[in-house]
Amino acid sequence: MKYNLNTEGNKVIMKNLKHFEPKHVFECGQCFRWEIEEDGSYTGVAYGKILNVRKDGEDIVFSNTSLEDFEEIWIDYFDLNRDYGEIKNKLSKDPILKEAIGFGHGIRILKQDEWEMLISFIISANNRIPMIKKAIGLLSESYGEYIGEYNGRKYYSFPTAESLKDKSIEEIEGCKVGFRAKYILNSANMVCNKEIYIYGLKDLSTEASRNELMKFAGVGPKVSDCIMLFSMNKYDAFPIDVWVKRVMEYFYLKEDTSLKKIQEYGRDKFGEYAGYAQQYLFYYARELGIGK
DNA sequence: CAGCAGGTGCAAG
DNA sequence: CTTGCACCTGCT
Repeated sequence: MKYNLNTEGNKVIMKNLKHFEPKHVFECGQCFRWEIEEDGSYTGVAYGKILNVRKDGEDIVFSNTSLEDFEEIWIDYFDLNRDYGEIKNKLSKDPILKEAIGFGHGIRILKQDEWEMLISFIISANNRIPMIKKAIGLLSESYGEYIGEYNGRKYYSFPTAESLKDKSIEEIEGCKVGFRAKYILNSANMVCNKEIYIYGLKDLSTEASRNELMKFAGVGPKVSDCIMLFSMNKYDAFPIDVWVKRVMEYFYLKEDTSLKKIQEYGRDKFGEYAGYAQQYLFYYARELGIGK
C-alpha cells in the first residue's frame, strides 16, 4: 500500500494524496450522484453508502465512513492503488494531452456499479447532465431504499433491477427519463431473467463485453464504452460523445470524421490508455467549449 | 413560439 | 455498411 491513512471519528484521511481533485473527479461527466456542498466538499451515494469528500491542503478527507468501509468500498471505487503518475507520464508525450492533463490533473476514473452504470448511461443518451442527475435522483427516491441523512438531506440507494422490473412504463416515465423508460424496463427484465450477467462482463475482452452490452436496447457504441470504462476497469474503452468528437477533430483529425473512424484513431493512438485520454480530453473540451 | 441539445433505433439507400 | 430522421424534456 502506497498510501498513508489516518482515522479520526467518522473520517478517514489520506495524507499527501496526489492526483485527486474532487471537482475534477466528480464533474468530469463519469458520475451523476455527487453534489457540491456549500463548503466546496462533495457528498454522494455509491454502493448503498453516503460519503462526503473534501480536499484539505495536500490531504483528502473522507467523512461519514469507517476504516472498514473505506478499505472494503472506497479504495476500489476511487481506484486509489492506481499509479496516475505513470499514466500521465505516458500520455503527456502527446502535447495536446499534456495540456488537457494539466487542466484536469485531479481526474480519477471511478469503479462504479455495473448495473447502475448501465441504467445511468442509457438515461444519458441524447440528454444533458442536469437532466440525467434529476432522473437518476427521482428513480432512486422512488424505487431505491432510504439509506440515511447527511447535512440535512435524505439519500437513497440506486434501485435494483428486481425493484424496477415489474413497474409500468408510466411509473418509470414519471422519473423524467422520457423515451428511455422502455429501455430501462427492458434492461431490468433482461438482468433479472439472467439473459446477460452484467457482473461477469468485466472478465470478457473489451470487444466481447461491448457486444454483450449492445444487446440491451438503448445501448450503442458510446453508452457501452462508458459502462465499460466507468464500471469494469476497461481503460481501453474510448466513448465518443459530441465533445470528444469535437476535440478529436479540432486537434488531431482537422476535418469532419465519422464516429467509426474516430474510434479507430483513438484506439490506435492511445491503446490501453484510451479511456484515460478520452476523459482528460472530454473534460478539457467541455469546460473550455473547444470546437463548438 | 420555434430552436436546440446530442446517442440510439429504425428504415431506406 | 452508411445516411437521415424521430425522440422526451427543459431551457433559450
